[in-house]
Amino acid sequence: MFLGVSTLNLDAKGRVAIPAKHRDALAQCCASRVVVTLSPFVANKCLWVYPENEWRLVARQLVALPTMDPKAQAMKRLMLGHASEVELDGQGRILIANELRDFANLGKRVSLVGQVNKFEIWDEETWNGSRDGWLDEVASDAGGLSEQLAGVAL
Amino acid sequence: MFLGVSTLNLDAKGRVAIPAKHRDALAQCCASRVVVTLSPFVANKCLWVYPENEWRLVARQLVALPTMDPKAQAMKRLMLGHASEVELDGQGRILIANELRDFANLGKRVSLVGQVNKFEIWDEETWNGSRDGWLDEVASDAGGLSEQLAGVAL
DNA sequence: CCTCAAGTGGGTAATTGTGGGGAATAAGGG
DNA sequence: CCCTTATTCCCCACAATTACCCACTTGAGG
Repeated sequence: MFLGVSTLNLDAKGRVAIPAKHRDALAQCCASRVVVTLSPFVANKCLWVYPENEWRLVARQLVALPTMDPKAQAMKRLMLGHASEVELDGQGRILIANELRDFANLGKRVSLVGQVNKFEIWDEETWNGSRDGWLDEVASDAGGLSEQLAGVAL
Repeated sequence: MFLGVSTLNLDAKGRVAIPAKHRDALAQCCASRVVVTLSPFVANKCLWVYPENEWRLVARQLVALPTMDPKAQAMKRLMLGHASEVELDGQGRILIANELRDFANLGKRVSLVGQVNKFEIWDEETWNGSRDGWLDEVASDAGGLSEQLAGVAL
């Protein structure tokens, strides 16, 4: 279960070091092989990093989507089309492809955020700047609550 | 599983080099023989590249479509009529026929995009320019969500 | 204060993408 | 039917990129 945020450096070659506390888990569940792709939501330009085993579940769902549905097609092109399979190097780092780096506007400082079954990678500023927006979002009445959300017990 | 974008050069002779990471898979599944044809959607002028074994499945479905359905007929003429069987050369490149190159408006720089069971070939600019449109498409309410899409868990 | 581990940066070597030259094949005209 | 011209295919070589490896620095814990 991947949790918590770490602020890391993206080096000149486009690599980020996965925090040591996650490396064992990754070695075990997916032989240190992960898939980096972009998050298909405009509002949050960040990258998603899946351990390979989790990625398979995601990919299976995407493949099953109908070819004739434009929205499904868009989703496939975004997520499958931009996916990059990478392996942690000897120092526990992963390489972020140029196209992905540009998309998520990653500068030198990035935030790696655990999301249980995957990680998110944000530009540090974007991540910090978004927090207030989410607080407002949760507080606002606009859009109402989905049934699932209304029933959540925290 | 073919994934990810690679930006490549279309040389003066109309050839594109398939990235080395995919060559093994192609050698194994289809003896490096692929079928290039056009994608039947106006909105996205790109080419589709199928490994030969996958192409057989596609062709079978197309052939089975009812002759009296005009839309089906159009689809067959587009996809079967423009299909071109090619083999990777010694350097792992495939030759794109002139008609296909023109149709997809391929300039010197092209994007080769993995879509699991096939590749798409786009003019680089077209590919990059379309991304924002897809993000909007995914975010928009228009058309609602298909049943499959609504149930996706990422 | 010392030691160890984690994060960071950079150098080197192998691989891969790219372009072009030459041979073989096919097509067209005399 | 043969010769000329154009096109296709195959192979070689260069150059840029990528991946691997080693070394340093920083910070935490004993």
